[in-house]
Amino acid sequence: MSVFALVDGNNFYASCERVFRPDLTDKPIVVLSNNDGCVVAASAEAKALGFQMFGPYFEIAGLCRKHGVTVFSSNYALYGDMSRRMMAILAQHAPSQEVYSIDECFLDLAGVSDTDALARRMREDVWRRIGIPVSVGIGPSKTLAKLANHVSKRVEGWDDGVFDWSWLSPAETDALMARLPVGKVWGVGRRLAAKLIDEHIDTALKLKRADPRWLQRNFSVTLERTAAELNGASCLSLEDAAQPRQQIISSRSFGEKTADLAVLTAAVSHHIARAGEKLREQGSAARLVGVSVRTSPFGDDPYHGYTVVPLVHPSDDTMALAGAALAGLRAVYRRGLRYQKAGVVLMELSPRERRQADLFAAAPDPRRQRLMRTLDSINQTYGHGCVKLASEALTPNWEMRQDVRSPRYTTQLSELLLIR
DNA sequence: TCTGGGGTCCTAGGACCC
DNA sequence: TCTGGGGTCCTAGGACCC
Repeated sequence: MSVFALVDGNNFYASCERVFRPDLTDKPIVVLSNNDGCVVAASAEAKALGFQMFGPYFEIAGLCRKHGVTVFSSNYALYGDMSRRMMAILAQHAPSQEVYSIDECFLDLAGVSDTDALARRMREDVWRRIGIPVSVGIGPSKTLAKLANHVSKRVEGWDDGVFDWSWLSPAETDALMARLPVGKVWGVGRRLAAKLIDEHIDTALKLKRADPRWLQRNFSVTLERTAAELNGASCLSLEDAAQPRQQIISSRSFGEKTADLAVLTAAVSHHIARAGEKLREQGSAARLVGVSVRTSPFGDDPYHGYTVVPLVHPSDDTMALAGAALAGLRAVYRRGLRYQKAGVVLMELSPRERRQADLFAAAPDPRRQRLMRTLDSINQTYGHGCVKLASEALTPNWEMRQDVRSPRYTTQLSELLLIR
């Protein structure tokens, strides 16, 4: 019998900011996405004011000022570090853990006799050691654990931070599921929810009771599996070893639009270096390198240039990847447009060691492999971007806007919080 | 001034081939 | 009126997630 817990940090980014700004306890906080584009996190007080997640910030900037909302740019150095600490604490409480995103993880609780007590111990431990409030949902499948987590935060009467489906009888379970909109189910997004509602499946309970074959035929095997998971069948297992990605993307909007090929070159070089690092981290090599540049889709000249450059041999060498990426950039670049975003994608990934031997190819140069290893280890030790490609240029004037970023309290010596 | 994130996987449909 | 297939590869766009 499987038992999963889904633990996540409440309003994680906002909570991280608050750890270092106790004066903001009980105050509305909003955290923006990269480039100060959208709202990606809001404290409970800000949510109560009605801020929509993922809405463009400029539309609500006035409202924030009016209500005295404290606004932060994303500070991923801080959130990433707090995340590592939170995950390490949670890992101590269970035999295996799958880190699912920066602020949430699944834990395997099979065989735990008192899951409720364990859940409350975990909350207490994280809160005491790093000051982040977390919520815990428990159920016999990952989908039910996710849904339980939602209940533990948002369903009146059950919203004290821990919820376990095993507390309820089958009849009570169905009664509660009948109150949960189908869109709250993990894997059912906006579009799928709309289509399901058209078919009169508007609650989690109705999805649970839908005919599996009908779901498979009219929607997908994925949705059929989701419904099975709602019925308590565990179809998705805990993946405690990270699965290798099938594609790797690095892309970013510019702080200011640019028409300059040199700026795009610097940005694409930066992205390919980052993507190459991620590629080597998972031990893969790529055969295809995609390059994408685009102007604002909301402006007068919406343009999305995209091309794929094949490599003769799969590679994990940043220099080889960069050659392909910059060739691709020259192919999609159009003079005179003001670009808003550039990025690269690595595709057709294969395990590095299984790379096909080619009689006519030169053997991979061991010195280049050593160079890549050295590059990665320097950047991991001394900070990303410590050593970079010449084409990344020394002044990266394409960097994102971060007008209101907080200090990197936990990862930058000069930005430590000093108590006087 | 003028503003709209980033990443991963899936799939429908087109091109091409026999 | 209906009627001419099926497999593979590729990719743009869709859908989901946080």
